[in-house]
Amino acid sequence: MEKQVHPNISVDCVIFGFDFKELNVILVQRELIDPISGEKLISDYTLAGNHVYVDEQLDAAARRVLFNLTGLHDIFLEQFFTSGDPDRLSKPMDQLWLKSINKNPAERVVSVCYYSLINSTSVTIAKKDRIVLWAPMKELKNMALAFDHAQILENALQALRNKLKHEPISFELLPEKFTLSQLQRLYEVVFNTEFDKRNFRKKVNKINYIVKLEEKQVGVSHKPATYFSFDRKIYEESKSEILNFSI
Amino acid sequence: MEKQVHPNISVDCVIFGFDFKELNVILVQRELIDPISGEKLISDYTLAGNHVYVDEQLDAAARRVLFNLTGLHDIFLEQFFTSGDPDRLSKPMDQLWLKSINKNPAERVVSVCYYSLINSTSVTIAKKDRIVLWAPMKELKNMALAFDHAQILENALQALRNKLKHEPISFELLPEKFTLSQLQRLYEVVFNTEFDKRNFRKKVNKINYIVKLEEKQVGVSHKPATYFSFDRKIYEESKSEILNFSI
DNA sequence: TATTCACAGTGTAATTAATACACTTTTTTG
DNA sequence: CAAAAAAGTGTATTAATTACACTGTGAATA
Repeated sequence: MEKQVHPNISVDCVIFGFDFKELNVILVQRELIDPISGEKLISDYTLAGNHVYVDEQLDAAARRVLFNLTGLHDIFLEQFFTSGDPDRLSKPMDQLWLKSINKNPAERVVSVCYYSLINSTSVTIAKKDRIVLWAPMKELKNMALAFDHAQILENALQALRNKLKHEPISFELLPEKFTLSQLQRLYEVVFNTEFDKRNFRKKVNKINYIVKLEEKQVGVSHKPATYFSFDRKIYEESKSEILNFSI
Repeated sequence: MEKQVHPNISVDCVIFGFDFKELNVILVQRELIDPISGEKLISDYTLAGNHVYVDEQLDAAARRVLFNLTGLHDIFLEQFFTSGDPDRLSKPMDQLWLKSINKNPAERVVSVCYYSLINSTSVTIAKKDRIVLWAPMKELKNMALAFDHAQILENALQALRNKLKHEPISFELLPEKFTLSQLQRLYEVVFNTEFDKRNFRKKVNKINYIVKLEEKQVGVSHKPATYFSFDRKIYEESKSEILNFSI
């Protein structure tokens, strides 16, 4: 017996990953080929998403989408936006696609959007019958995106930046142990800027929940960097209500 | 001919107002009286909300709710959260209420939530057949709230605080001209803290889009304060991409 | 095995921002 | 004209931010 999905409620996941070089996001290829002519009718990309089951929590639906793609549970996940334009699925190509997958193209779908953070070097992504890929955020402007997914991606990046200004969730994008250059690079690609190495490290040094490990990199063809890790316990304790507002 | 509402999609509005003393929020009284015994079956409060029309934008639905309550257009409005627990309407009292207003109590409703900001001293609020009131945020813990509206209110305050840390939307809660004490009081009640008057004014002085007017208060029984106003044009120009992150 | 490459790692001085703190001024009211 | 009430103002100390350039270490390679 199939679980029943709600025709009007979906979730979309913007899955950010960091490979020590760029900020990437998971996209799913959408391809429709005319069975007669063999012509490509559609060839573009969508976010990972799905309709929610009639009895399913929104968060649970997002986690399900995430798990199906990555095999991972317990990933950082945060709702950031809900897209509900009555015409958001009404471009001709999107209508064609919906028909091809046996959805009613006239049905209004409100999509609750989540972003999640993973360390992309340690994950294999897959989806049966579909090509899934890590797309660099910088390349998105050159990619054809389905529905209103370009808009959702823009909002997601904004939400990530806002979050990262206040909370050390950058660690969700890094492995357990990381070097300070990797951490710096992460902030640089997320905020699309550059920081001075000495000043960055001075700042990090004052943060007590970033702890220096005894271990160093091995096998790199230069001076090996010291590893650091994020101490969740210290963070939770020192998460004082520091008010840092600006008018 | 009635416009048709979508049975599964609603909006709720957390309407913040500032009266120079406290941060308040608009609540709508929910009362159900047994027609036979005269007994009060329900007596509590809800947010202002409504189902969206089948062809209506989410934002437009929120603006409609807002307009119906305040008569105001062009109010600051921002989506901050979507509540979609399948059981969010299933407490016995909520079920009873839904039946009494001829809604199908079994229908799942996903509510897209907005907060908006108004200067509550210059607005009269009303709703036909319902009592509408400004409730101080500090009193909410003592008030019975319908559905999951207590949770939504908590999220709204968090969203407001986050926004106010980065953007000068405080002006949406103030009249055109305001005194620095009023501005300070606003930040104090939103963040539930106190600031030093001299340091606060020092900070404000450095902000070029808060401009001193020639005008002063009249009719107050103490030294009249100078009025200031928010210059939107200067703000837009000086809204540089100041990056103020913390790790 | 000496050289080159690549990135790690480090300190100081100058500027700017944040904090702590108390009295005088102006207006109304009784 | 005295009292009440809130407006308005300055300085010294500490902390944070910025700008800036060389040395150290290990692997690769010539």
